[in-house]
Amino acid sequence: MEDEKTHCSDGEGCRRILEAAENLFADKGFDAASMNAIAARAGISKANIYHYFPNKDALYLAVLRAASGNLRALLAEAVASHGSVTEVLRHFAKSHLEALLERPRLVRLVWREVLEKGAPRARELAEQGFAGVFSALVDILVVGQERGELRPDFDPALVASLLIGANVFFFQARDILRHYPPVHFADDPAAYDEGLVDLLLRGLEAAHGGQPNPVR
Amino acid sequence: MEDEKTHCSDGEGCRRILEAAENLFADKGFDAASMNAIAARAGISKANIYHYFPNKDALYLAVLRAASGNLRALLAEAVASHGSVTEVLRHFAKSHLEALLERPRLVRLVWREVLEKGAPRARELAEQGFAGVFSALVDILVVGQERGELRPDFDPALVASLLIGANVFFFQARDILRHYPPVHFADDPAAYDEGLVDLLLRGLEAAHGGQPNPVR
DNA sequence: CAAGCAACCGACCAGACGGTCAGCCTCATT
DNA sequence: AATGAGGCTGACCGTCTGGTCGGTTGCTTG
Repeated sequence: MEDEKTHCSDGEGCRRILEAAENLFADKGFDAASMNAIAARAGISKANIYHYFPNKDALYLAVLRAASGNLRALLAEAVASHGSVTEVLRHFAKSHLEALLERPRLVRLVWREVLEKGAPRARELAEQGFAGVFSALVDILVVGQERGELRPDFDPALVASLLIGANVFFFQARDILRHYPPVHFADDPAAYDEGLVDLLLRGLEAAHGGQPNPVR
Repeated sequence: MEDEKTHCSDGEGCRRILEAAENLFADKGFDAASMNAIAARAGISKANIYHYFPNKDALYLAVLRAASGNLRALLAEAVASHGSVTEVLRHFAKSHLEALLERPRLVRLVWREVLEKGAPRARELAEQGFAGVFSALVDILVVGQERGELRPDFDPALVASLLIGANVFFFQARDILRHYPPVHFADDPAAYDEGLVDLLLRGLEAAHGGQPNPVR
């Protein structure tokens, strides 16, 4: 009554199914990843997949659920806060991007779900992973403002969106950025985030020893 | 010998095929958009599509080629430069995002191609649209630095990537940003870019009336 | 030993897929 | 009036899809 139908999480065979499905779904998308291909990749028969999962959608959902959980756990480490707000910010940017690059398949899998307009298969699931990171980052910025370490006259949500967006974009466009001559940071994400945060802090940091002058 | 096989660009019927295909490819992706569905949407028979295009891939390529061209033309207007560098920058950010939001199907179509790892169907094509905007923006920033309007100690490519990335991210994540309480700019892209550029200029602008102090 | 049950498979199904083909209609050229 | 070519179609093909079914293992429980 509890495990419904997806009584997975135990069997060895089941793990291989999920693993194979994750790879194929992430690489090719839902439609292009056939059950035959998944079965072959997992080294089992197709019929056996249907012993564990009632249909393709359920398998996809299970894969996405697992991926979403893993990704959230991975990203949670990025928002571990200690030290001054600016230090926390630097640490966040760096480890957030590192987390994305460390497990590209997970990110592609979840983000694909965000982009898909046609089928709201599991939007909520994908959004959850986003929600945690986003609100944690907003909290960091608000604390920074309350402490007086950061200007009070900017929108924390906007900065959070900008920071996360810059990292997501780097992750997505890395390959095409790589062969633009003026880009030298495509293979050095740490340098990217360092420059990025430097740039932002210029505008975010309260003027040293003076009251902040309002924007505009 | 010139038009190879895709002798389109004339017939009325052909235009409808391309239009229907663009819609379906953009909404559902290559695999999920069937030739039957495209034909139905275009109001013609499936066989007729094969009168104009040798196969599905060629049709997709033609759609992508057209979309890429249109998108590039649309984005080209965003980099029309006049006035001071900071004005140009504000104008770019605003109209670049507006262009993205104005033709979401085009953007999704082209960007999907960038994200797809499995099949390099037409990466180059998608990248071309990106190249123009990116290098134009870098040029703007370099000019700003040469004129002394912008700090000389930041990486123009990094800022360009950040700016474009922020817009692309806004475009992609808009729907999920919309229902986060701290986000008030999801339905106001102009406000988003205004805040964004304000934020950046704080760090980019040369200090008024003083020599710029080096970063770090 | 027998019963039972989860794991697993080969063979199969109806339907949808991309793609082909013979032929019809229209219309400009001769 | 005859011709031929392009726009267009319904019927069809082989293949592959998601999904089912009957049956065979092999381990656990009585």
